[in-house]
Amino acid sequence: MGKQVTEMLKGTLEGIVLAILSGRPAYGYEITAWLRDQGFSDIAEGTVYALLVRIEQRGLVDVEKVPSEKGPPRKVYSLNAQGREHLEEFWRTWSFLTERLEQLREGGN
Amino acid sequence: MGKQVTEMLKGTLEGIVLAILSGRPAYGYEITAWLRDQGFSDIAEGTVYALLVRIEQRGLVDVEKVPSEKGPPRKVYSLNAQGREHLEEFWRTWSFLTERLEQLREGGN
DNA sequence: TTCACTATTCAGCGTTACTATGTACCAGTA
DNA sequence: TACTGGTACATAGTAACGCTGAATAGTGAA
Repeated sequence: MGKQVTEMLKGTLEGIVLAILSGRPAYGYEITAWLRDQGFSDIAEGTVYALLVRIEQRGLVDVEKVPSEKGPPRKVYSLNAQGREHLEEFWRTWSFLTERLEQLREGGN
Repeated sequence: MGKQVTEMLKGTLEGIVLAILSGRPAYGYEITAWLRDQGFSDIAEGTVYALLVRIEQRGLVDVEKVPSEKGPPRKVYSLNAQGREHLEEFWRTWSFLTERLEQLREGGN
């Protein structure tokens, strides 16, 4: 992936994952695959796992170990109340940014 | 400023500054003031100057020293051809991100 | 001469995503 | 049995970027 995307993902990827989890519980491998499907072609697995550990430590998600038919047990994450709050805060910040940038884009050309 | 914004600005702030410079040449102090006006309330001065040094070293801007009436000489930056290219690339990346997030936002609730 | 505003610079830090690698579990197959 | 490939998670080390905090320097007004 371009370096540009990499930098832009900082702070955003967390919101993306929280948004995914707000729809349904999911586990790391699944999330990674989904992101790649969506065009985040070279998202590193390690990145997602590290992020999940982070948001778990911050208490934004609940975790449940679920046995898998095809490999080691899955760690299924689901958004809890605190996570939902954090997600809303993320959307507010995101909106602020997009508004500023939209203005710039229009005015700038 | 919230930590969330701080992280989200990574990669984005550069695009913002390039977009500003695409409209008109500007110098660091001016850019910082403008950003604060636009709601990036706690943008650190050091941040903008460091960014300007970076994009100058990458050859995205041309620099001219202009004497100021009210202080030390200003370093006025203007976007060159390479910078314009980079800015377009930034908009493409930004569009990609916003599209993904817009989808998530709609589907997620 | 002191203060406030303008203007730039830099060292050190924390956070985040990437790279690279390792572990482990299971199914199919030769 | 041994090998391969897909599933699933974990982590140490690195680079990039924005922030903190402070220093430096020029100008004009109190």
